[in-house]
Amino acid sequence: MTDHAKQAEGSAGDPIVLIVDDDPSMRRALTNLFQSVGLKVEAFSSAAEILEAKPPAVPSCLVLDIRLPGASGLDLQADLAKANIHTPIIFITGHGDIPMTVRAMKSGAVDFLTKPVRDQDMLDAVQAAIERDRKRRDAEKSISGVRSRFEGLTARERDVLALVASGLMNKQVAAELGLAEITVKIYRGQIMRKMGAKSLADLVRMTDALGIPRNRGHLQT
Amino acid sequence: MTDHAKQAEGSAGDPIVLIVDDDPSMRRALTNLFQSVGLKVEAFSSAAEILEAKPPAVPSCLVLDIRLPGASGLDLQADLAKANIHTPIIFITGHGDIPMTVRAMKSGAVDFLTKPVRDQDMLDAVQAAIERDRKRRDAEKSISGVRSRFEGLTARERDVLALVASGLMNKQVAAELGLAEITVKIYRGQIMRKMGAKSLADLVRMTDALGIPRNRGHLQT
DNA sequence: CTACGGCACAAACCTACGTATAGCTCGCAC
DNA sequence: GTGCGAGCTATACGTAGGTTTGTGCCGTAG
Repeated sequence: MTDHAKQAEGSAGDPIVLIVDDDPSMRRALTNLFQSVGLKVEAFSSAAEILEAKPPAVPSCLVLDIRLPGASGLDLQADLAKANIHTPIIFITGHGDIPMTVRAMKSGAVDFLTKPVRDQDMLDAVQAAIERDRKRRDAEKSISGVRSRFEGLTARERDVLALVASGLMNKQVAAELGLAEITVKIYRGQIMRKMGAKSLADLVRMTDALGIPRNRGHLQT
Repeated sequence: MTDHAKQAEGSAGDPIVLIVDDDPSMRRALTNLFQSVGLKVEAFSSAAEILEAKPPAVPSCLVLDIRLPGASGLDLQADLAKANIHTPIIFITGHGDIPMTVRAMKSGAVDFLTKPVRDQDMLDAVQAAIERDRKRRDAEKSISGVRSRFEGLTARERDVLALVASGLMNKQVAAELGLAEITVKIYRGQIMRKMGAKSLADLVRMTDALGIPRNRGHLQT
């Protein structure tokens, strides 16, 4: 409740803007723009370069010229998605067309700006993108602990967890798995302990966050 | 498990494509195209017209020329959003620009096609849009029953529900609300009955679906 | 005034949950 | 083999959850 400082430190820690543009003057202009509002910047001149760099550990976004030497901006977007890197992307283009724009936006781009780009538009877009990334990271972090604890469960404990979280009583779980009720109770206790759940409600929310399928679970209309 | 037919009947019931275009020949061409693949069609010539019509009760999508007499396609999109109508929109345009495209896509459009539109592109977009609407309707329907049952709870029952769903024991709920434990138990039973929940897990999921705030509830990392 | 519904509580009773202690088998690593 | 952990069970005991039946107060709609 009172650890705001710690939490902000953990999930923020100075956002960074990543720029990919083959035009040195553009890189310089963008770098200056972002630094003028106190943002950290890292600039690259090609898609290959940024793919070699390690993905940032802080809230960040990508400012990407759609026309790049070698792989285009859209290709890079696809590559990053394939590599499970979800840094929000802002495209800039001098002569883009509508199909290209649609494709980029459908693939999750946060914005698509046309040159000449107004400084304020760019800053607004970057602000929104970083905010989005921060939220995504927070959400990711909040379930990563749950996920790792789940990994620590034995196979049988997971079986029991799935059925308990779907609302079955211990005796029903036992019948379903061919066990004695007492066995289920013991596993159940171990599950609560290992998962760090302080109540059944906690446990249910954890399993839902993990996307564990419910063997029996209905919210009937 | 075996009621595919029933379910399809309940949530589908023949999708419909709504067309808004001031060009009669375009309306005719699109109408023919969609009817050729067995889709129902309703065509309008202006934004005002479709706003007067009642929103469809079946999975549907909107095919919208961005340039319309009176209110533009983007205006109509905003009006529909304001009216809480979430029919997916596919834009078509003869001379749209990129900022317009970005604005439409950010506002939730499923696609943005440029004239001349290839039939297959249009059909693909419509298919995707209708599928999206079908999913949205299914989700909406599945919580509407829960929501209406929640409306039937008394003020006190809602208090108890919030605390129970956040994982507190009856005695803790009682202390929090200044009640006797037995009173909480009785309310709890009434809640389960009124909400149609067969287990605490059910109840927790319902409250989460309803977005009921948790007075005490932590998924600590 | 009377009836009704919401709110609150109590005693009694039953079921479900949870833990502790103890004991068993099996497979695997040392 | 010895030890270890997973898996499984039993007895016993205490706590939490849940229903029934009955009581009473309050406000309001008829």
